[in-house]
Amino acid sequence: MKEADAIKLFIGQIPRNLEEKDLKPIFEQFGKIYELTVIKDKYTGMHKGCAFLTYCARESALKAQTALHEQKTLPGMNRPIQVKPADSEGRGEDRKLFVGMLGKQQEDDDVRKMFEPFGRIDECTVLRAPDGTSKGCAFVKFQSHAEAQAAINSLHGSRTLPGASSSLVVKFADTEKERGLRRMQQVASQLAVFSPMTLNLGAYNAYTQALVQQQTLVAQSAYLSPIATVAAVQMQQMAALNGNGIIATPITPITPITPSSAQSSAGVLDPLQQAYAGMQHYTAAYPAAYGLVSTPFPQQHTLVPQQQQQQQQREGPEGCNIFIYHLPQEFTDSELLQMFLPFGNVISAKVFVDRATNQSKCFGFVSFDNPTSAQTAIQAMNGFQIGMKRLKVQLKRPKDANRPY
DNA sequence: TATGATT
Repeated sequence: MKEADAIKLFIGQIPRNLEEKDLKPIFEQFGKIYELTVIKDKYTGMHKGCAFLTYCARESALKAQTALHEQKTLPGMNRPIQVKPADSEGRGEDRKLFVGMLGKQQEDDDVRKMFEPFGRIDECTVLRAPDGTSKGCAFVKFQSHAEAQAAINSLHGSRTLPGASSSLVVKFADTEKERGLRRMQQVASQLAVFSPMTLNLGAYNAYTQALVQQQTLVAQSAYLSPIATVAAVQMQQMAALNGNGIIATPITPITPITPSSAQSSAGVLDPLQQAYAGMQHYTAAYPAAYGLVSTPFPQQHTLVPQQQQQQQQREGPEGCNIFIYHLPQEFTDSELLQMFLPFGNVISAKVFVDRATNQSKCFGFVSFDNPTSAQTAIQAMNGFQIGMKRLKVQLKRPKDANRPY
């Protein structure tokens, strides 16, 4: 049998002619092997030159890693052998806990005392605001996954601390990927400019239909963690995407992420993992927006007062004006403005309206006071999916664009 | 429905 905190190792750079029986002697010297499997192609059964290895003892895995990883090269290979925890082992974050619903007056030491009975603690930190006040939560890192799990089993929901609004939350800390999803959710919220008015206009077009579908999906996933819900919504959008466009979550802010609802069953894993592919898509496309969202934009990014009344001077300098097409029919100037506020100082936001019918022509312009904001907005919003369509966002064509001087 | 609306 293997230990509860055993580590699954990934073994790379092994010759394709070596099978389990050949590899066993190499690794057995560090301890009893629980499982050793050469990785083969799902369809062809072809040896892929790597394997998974789990020792019965955690210690054996650590020894093997130290002794072998990049330390020797097997015959016929031109790179040294790889021996490291498999990706599934979660980069060591499997022993770190997030603790929520602490009292504001609890110090690191108080938290440490609470968790000490469950194992050796490597790290224990109460999260604090810049002014030093406790955020009512903490990270606690044990030396092993098993210890962390034991603490969850005994402490999660076990009591309500003085000054906390609900019972103690003890869960594994977010992985890197979950953090990414959380950040995206924040960005999506910033960009979720769809006021309730939009839905109440009564127009049942593709856009409102898509909104309803998404909200139904959110409702259906209520039993999952909020993260998984976001992931599910993103998956839905992912399905509609092919090409290099960017998509995001154009819905009213989803269920707030509360620590108490975030610890959930195994059901959460699957949609999350499925969403990872999409995340990479996102993280590649949104860095600029991440940066901006964390800046104190509500103060800075507002209309300059003189221009609020008199909207005559609509265009910004060259390179500061963007053209947006495929806006939802019911989008007004103010919604267009809100959508682009996160990217900089908006000088004007104008939806084009058919003069005869007063209907939006589904395109418009946004002007910033500097070209960088315009570029950032283009990067982040071009391809932003709304309903069945994706926004087209690009620099406004100069007036003389097709005039060959 | 496609680039700041009759210069």
